[in-house]
Order: sequence, then structure tokens, then C-alpha cells
Amino acid sequence: MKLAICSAPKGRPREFCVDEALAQALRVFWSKGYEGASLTDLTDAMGITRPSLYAAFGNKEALFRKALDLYEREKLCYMSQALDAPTARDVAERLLRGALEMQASDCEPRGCLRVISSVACGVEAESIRDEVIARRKSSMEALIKRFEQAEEAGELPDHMDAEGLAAYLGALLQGLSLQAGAGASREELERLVETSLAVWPTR
Amino acid sequence: MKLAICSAPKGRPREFCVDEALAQALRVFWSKGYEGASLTDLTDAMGITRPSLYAAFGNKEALFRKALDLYEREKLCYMSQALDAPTARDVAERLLRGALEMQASDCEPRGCLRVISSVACGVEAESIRDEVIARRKSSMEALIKRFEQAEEAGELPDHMDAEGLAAYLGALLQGLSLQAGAGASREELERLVETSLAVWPTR
DNA sequence: CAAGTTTCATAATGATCGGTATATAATCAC
DNA sequence: GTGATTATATACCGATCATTATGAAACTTG
Repeated sequence: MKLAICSAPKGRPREFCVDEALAQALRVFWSKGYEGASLTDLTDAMGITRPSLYAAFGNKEALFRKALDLYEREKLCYMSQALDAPTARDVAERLLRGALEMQASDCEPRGCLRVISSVACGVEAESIRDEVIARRKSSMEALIKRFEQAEEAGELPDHMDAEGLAAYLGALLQGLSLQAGAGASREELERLVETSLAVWPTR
Repeated sequence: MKLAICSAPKGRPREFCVDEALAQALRVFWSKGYEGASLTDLTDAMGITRPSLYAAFGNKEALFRKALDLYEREKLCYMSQALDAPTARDVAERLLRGALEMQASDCEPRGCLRVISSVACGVEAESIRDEVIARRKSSMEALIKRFEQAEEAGELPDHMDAEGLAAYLGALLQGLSLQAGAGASREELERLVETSLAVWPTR
């Protein structure tokens, strides 16, 4: 009994690489947002026709979710890695510098796909918005847990709580992404990061 | 020769109040963004028909600009007032608390119209986006100037520059607006503000 | 009253939106 | 070869987009 894993595909073979097409779709969503990206924008960038897109990815919303998965897997991996840093300050530094490096890249869109997908929008994008907000929430909860550890380890000043510090750092990261998306230079973003690190609270 | 100022209006009188209609339009743009707000959304909220809207405001883009003017005049006035505060720290406190009070209001949309209008978008909204970004830039330049004053007054730590501090505070305010727009509670926003003030750099 | 002017409501414009029906082309198993 | 299956390309679908043409209604002036 043969396993299905190596079964030869039936029918006409696909003429494009799904992963490459998805990467191109990600770039479009990243630079134009979910609503701003039309199917024409997407198919043009992906180099495929509309029926091919629908056959391979379902529909626009499903395509966005797959693109968002790819984005978080490839571009936001520094965020979960940062939590392994030894101190709360090191966590913050890794997050800020990671965001800076990503936003300062010249060959990729500016701004953060999560941030631009979580702002006000028309009705068609509300479920997308809700999902992105939920994903951010779980990221923030992980950050809060990490800062609670630091709190117990006595790293934080007495009057400072883990939730407040996480919301504070999250706001800085969101602002960094917004400013990058609005065209800030690398130097400006560096100044922002250095200032943030300079004021980071130590006990 | 009579002056035109007190001339009686000819023709059929307008049946709606332009200012009230503009205020309603602002609420729609504020909660849905420029692209997310359809003309049907707008005319429904304003209680007028499409031709009336075009006769009174020009077109969708001109209506948005007038709504943005109103927004900055009525909702963002605390920002310019904050610059009069005696110290850099007081400026920051007024800005953060002013943003908090505005975002915590229950009877108005959450988030900041400037922030949601400056993110990635489709082609039709690019000129809007550019204008909003330009307006924010001039606000930031005023903040930088105010912090340069503080720098000369010796208020800032030696290794800290006005531009970096302004970008830093601006990022916090942007993050605050984003989190408010994403549904953060007043308590969460308060914690964010208190943490920001607690870490504010003093010489 | 009638002429002139402006706003009103209705309905239509062409363009674009996301999504598909249809037919053809390329591969498989037999 | 034939039949089944899947991907391709073209063209189309109804819905919605911002904008406007049209004509009746409401007002001022003469």
C-alpha cells in the first residue's frame, strides 16, 4: 500500500511557484494594506491570473491570512526570540533593534503589516482587523509574562508593573513602525531607538 | 454701494446646517478612515443627499480635508497648547494626558484621525496620506523646537538630543492612539501614560 | 404674477471592486 | 490512442465605488 506522499500529481501541472506568488502577495498587502490591495494589484505582482489565485489560495481574505502567516514567520521571528534575552532591558533592546533593522531594510516595504492592518477600515476588512488585533494581543501577553518574570527577579523599579511596561514598549514599537511607514529615515529611527534605550527604567 | 456681507441669499435656502453635517462626516472618517468611508456612509450620517454634499463641500477629498481641519481645530488643540508648558517634562505630560483624555472619551470614535490616515492605502488616498503626513511633520517640528529650547535651558540629560526625544514622544503618542483604536480600556491607556511619565528622562 | 437662482430628490453615469463561468491546454492513468 | 483531472486564459458577473445629469421645489427680485 503506497503512501500518498509521493503520489504523482494528476492533471496539468501548475506553472508558478505557490511560495513565490505568496511572497509577492505579501509585498502588495504590506505596502497597500488589505483594502488598498486590489485583485489586479495582486495578480499583476504575483504573475498569475485571477482563477489561478482563487484555485491556489481560496479568496482574497484567505490569501491575506496566508500572507500574514508568512510575514509573522519570516519578519516577526525576532519578536519571540527577543523574549529569551536574560533581562527585561535586553528584551526591550532586542525588540527595538530588531524592529529597527527590519524597518531600515531598503528592499522591503516600510511599516508593519500588523500595524497597518489594525487601523480603522471599511466593513469588508473588519474580520481581518479583528484577527490582527487578536494576534497582537497574544504577542503582548507573552511580553507581559516575560516582564512579570523580570518583576519577580527584582529587575523593575518598585512602582512599575509588567503590564504598564509592556504597553509602553508596545507603543514605542508601534510608533516606530508608523514613522517608518511614513517615510522616516534610518537615522531618525535610530535616534528613536537610542532614546528609548537611554530612558529604559532600571532599578 | 452695498457690501456683499449682509446680502440676503438668493435661491432656495439650504435645509441643513453645514457645520453639523461636517461634524457628522468627521465622525464617519474618524471611525472608518478615508477609504473605508463610502459616500453612502457619509450622506446617511450627515442626513443629506449626494448632490447636496457635492454642492456644499466639493467632493469626497475636499470634504475630508475640511473634516481634518475641524478635527485638528477641535480635537488636537491640546497639542499646541501643550508646548506652552514650562518644562519639557510638562510638555510631555500635557501631551500624554491630553491624548489620554481624548482617547478615553466614550461618545467619540477611538483612535486618531491623523494616525489612521497616514498608514498604507490604495492609490486614491495617497494625496490624503501625503497631506496628513506633512501636517504631522510640521507638528513634530514645533515639538522639536520646543525641546531645543529645553535643551538650551539645560533640562535634558547630556546625551539626549531634542530630535530623538521628540521622535520618542511622538512614537508614544502614536502607539497610544493605535492601542485606543484597537479597543484598549481606559485603565490600559492610563497605565501606558503613567509608565511613560515615570521613565521620562530628567537631568 | 413671472424671471432668476439655488437646493432638493431621483436616478443614472462609467469605472472598479471581488469573484466566476467557460473553454482550452497540459498532464496523468489506462 | 481515450478519458479523467487540473491549470490556464479570456471574458464576464452583479455589486459598489465616486460623481453627476435631470427636473421639480423653494426662495428672492422685479
